[in-house]
Amino acid sequence: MAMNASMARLPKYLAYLKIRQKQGEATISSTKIAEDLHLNPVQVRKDLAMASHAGRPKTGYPLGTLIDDLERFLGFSNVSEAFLVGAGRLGRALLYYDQFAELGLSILAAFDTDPTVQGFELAGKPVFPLEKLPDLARRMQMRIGILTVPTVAAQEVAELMVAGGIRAIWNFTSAHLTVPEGIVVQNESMAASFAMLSNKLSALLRNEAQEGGTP
Amino acid sequence: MAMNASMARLPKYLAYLKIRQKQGEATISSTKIAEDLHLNPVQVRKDLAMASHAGRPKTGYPLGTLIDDLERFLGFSNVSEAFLVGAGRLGRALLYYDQFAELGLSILAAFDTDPTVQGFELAGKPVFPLEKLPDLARRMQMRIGILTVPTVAAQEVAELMVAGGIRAIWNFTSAHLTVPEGIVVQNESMAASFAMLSNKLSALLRNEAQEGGTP
DNA sequence: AACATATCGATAAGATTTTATCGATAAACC
DNA sequence: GGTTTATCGATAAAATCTTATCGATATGTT
Repeated sequence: MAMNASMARLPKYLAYLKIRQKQGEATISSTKIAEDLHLNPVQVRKDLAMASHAGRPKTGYPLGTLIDDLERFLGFSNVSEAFLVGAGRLGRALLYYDQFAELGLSILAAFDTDPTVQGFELAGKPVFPLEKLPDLARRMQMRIGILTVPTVAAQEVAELMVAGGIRAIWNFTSAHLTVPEGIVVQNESMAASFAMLSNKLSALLRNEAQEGGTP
Repeated sequence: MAMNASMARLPKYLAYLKIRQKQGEATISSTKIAEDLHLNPVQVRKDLAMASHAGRPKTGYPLGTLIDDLERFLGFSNVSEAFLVGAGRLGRALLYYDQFAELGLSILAAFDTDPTVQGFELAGKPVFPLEKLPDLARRMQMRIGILTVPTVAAQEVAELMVAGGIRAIWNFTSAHLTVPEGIVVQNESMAASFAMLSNKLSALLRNEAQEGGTP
């Protein structure tokens, strides 16, 4: 089954469906979703089938049920807790990012080596010295770590996370992390994303130049 | 050819190769890269073949040449300029994010509706009122727009970008953007990324529970 | 100089993801 | 009540992406 790729699209459906619901709709068809999100309707049905079987011929999916199913499937309905390490600009942006709540993600505390932020709160969350990470993570049974430190410190901090029993690292640095078996790393690579954008843009401009140049 | 997927991996190779070079290495083999980055060596060769043909039997790739080829291919060697719209926390984090320089990305100015930041500078970049976006973008021939506004404003601002002749939108909001033909949208979806992490983590924990539970 | 070895790059096979086709069915209409 | 229509879900085909195999070739070794 299309596991990974579908998974990545589900949150997009969810956001879209919530908007439709707010607009007062009661049902939605894969055809309509596909049209609005510029996807293939068959793909939409397959994706949704991972999480829900509420579709009916002629009418489509009941919006409420579909949204519930998606939220449950994505685990957005039960909150997961996380620690964030690296309270720099990006880290702070994430600490204040209120849409995490909708994903069922709650950042409980931050850690940093900078003494001028230690002991204070950011977005209502305490900032501890980095040394406290392993112990606190272990005692609070933390499973998710968000990594927003400078690239050079990334590997070292990742190891601290692992030492604290953290099992999934959301890596916002551009460093490649080497971790033991049984640890999940999810890279949020802006470089990769920008490379794709860059590439698509030049393809676009190249095409236009060609079409315009050879009439 | 493996276009999209390969493209997304190239920046990772580049970052890795730069580290090896700093460590004094002169050549590198696909075998070694694959080992360190936990990839398949054939895949590494295929990916690199998109950008470079400097590989030689027995020795591998000369590091300097390979890095140059990658940077040129990714367009990181010639700077692209961008406007950023939405000088909130995330926007500011990106304005101050110094690693964009390595990607050949330079943010020239920011735009916001908040009068308390207009006219000031952030990270040395001027912040203009949003209304000025289309005109300035057009006059400066800006091609890339970075979107870090609140979700509800995303579509509206995207349209302003398009009106200003911007051709590629790097969308950090969770909104789905509807844009005309010939406009590139690159989504940086934290929701998608978190969904993947969440999914992999629960699969992991589920497996362990199962294995531990049925000895 | 012959031989062994590590590596690339090409080609083929396998896996995953996307798209197409089609029968079944609920709702609307006559 | 029969017919038409929009839709789902299953199955099949096509496309893309990943991994395996293998010949060719630099480099080091005997």
